[in-house]
Amino acid sequence: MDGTSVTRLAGRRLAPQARREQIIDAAVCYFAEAGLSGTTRDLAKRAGITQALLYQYFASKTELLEAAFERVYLDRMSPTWPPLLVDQTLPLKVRMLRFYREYTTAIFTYEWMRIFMWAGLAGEQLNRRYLEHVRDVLLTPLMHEVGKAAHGPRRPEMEDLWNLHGGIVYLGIRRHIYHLPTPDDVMPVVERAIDRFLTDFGIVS
Amino acid sequence: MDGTSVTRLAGRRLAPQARREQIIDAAVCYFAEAGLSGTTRDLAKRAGITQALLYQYFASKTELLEAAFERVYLDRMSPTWPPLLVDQTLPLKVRMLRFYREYTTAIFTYEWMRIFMWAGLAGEQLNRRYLEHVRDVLLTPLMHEVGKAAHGPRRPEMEDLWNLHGGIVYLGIRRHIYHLPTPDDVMPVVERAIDRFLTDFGIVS
DNA sequence: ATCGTTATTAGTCAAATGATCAACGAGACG
DNA sequence: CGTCTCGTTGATCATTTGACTAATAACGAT
Repeated sequence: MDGTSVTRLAGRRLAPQARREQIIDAAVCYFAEAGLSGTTRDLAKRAGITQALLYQYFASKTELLEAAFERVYLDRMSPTWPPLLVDQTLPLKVRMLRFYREYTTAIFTYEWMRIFMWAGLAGEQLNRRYLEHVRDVLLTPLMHEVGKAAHGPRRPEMEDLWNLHGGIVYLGIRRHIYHLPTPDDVMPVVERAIDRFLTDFGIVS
Repeated sequence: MDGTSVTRLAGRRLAPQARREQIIDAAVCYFAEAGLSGTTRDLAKRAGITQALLYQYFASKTELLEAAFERVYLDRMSPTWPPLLVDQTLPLKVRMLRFYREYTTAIFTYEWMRIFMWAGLAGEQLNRRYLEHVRDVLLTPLMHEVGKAAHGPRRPEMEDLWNLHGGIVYLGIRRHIYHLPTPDDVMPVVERAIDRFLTDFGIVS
C-alpha cells in the first residue's frame, strides 16, 4: 500500500518545499479516492505524517484542496493542441487522432478523472471553466475544420462535437469511476469513433 | 425553495408510511445535491422535520441511503426495452430512437444523474451491477441487431456500442453534473449520433 | 561535538455529526 | 370533554474533524 517514496519521506525532517510537494502529491492521490470531504487525518496517515503538519504548510483544508486542484489541472491542457487541430498541412483525421491520443493520455488517469468528477459534483467553478475552455479552444475550432472539410450539405454542430468528445471521455469514466473493464489501448475505439464522425460528414479517411 | 408539499407535511403528525415516503423523497433530493456524505441534520432541515425523527424510520444513515438508492434506481429500467430492441417488425433505427428517447427521459434527471455519479465515486457496487445490466440486457442485444443489419464487412464491437451510449449519456453529465448548457430536447442530437452509427455500418436510415 | 534553527509531533479545543431517549402533544375514539 | 396512543421533539452522548499551540528533535553551521 505505502509507496516506498512515502515511507522514505515520512517522519524525516524535510526541506519545506520538498515536504510541501510530497503533501500535495499525497493529497491528490487521497482526495481522488476519498472525495473532497475526505479528512485531513486520513490524508496525513496516508502521507506518513501527522495531521498537524498539514497546517504548517496550508492554512486550511480548502487551501490544501486548491493546491491539489492546481496540481491536477495544471499542464493537463497542452498549448500545442489548438495549433495542431488547425494545422492545414495534416489531414484532418490525423490531427484528430493525434489530439485525442494525447488528450486521453493526459486525462485518463485515476487522479484526474476522479478529482474532476468530485469537483464537478461539488459545484467547483473550475470544472465549468475547464470545459468552457475545451469548448472554445478545442471543440469549436475543430468544428470549423470539420465544416470546411465536409462534402455535402451537412455541417457539424457544436453538439455533434460534444457527442464525439463525450463518447471518448466516457471510456475514462467507465474505467476510473465505475471500475468497469475497458480496453487497455483506447485508440482503436477512438479511431473508429472518429472514422464514423468524419465519414458521416462526407470526409473520406 | 421549499416545496409546498414539504411545508404542508412538516411538523404535522403524519401516518408512518406517508412520513417514511416523504423522508425518502427528501433524502433523494438532498443526497443528490450534497453527496452521500451529506449530514442527517441538513437533510432533516430540508425535509422540515427534526433530525431525531429520521432515526424513528431508519436505523442508521446507511439504511436511509439504501432506501434513497432503491427509490432512485427502481423503475428506471423499463422491462419493455429489451423486447423493443429486438422487435423485428420495426426498423432498427426506429427501435434505437424509441429506446434512447425513453432511456434519456428516464435517467436525465438531476436526482438520478448525480446520485448515480456520487455512488460510483464512492465505490457502490450498485453502479457496477446496473451498468453490467445495461451491457448484458441492452447493449449486447443491440450489438447483435446492428451486426445482423450491417451491410459490408464491418461488424460492431461492444466498445462501439459503449461509445454511442457514452456520447449520449455525456449529455446528462454535462447538464446535471457540470451545469453546462445543453439542448432542451436531446433527441435531435441523439438522432444524428444514431444516424452516424448506423450509416457507418452500412445501414441506411 | 555543540549549538541554534526550525521541521515535526503530541496534545488539546470547539464545532460538527451519527445516534439515543425521555418527555411532549396532536389526533382518534368513546 | 376526557383519555389513550404513538408520532414527534429537545436534550444529550460519544466520536469525528478542522484547527491551534507548546514541546520535541532532526539537520546544518561552526
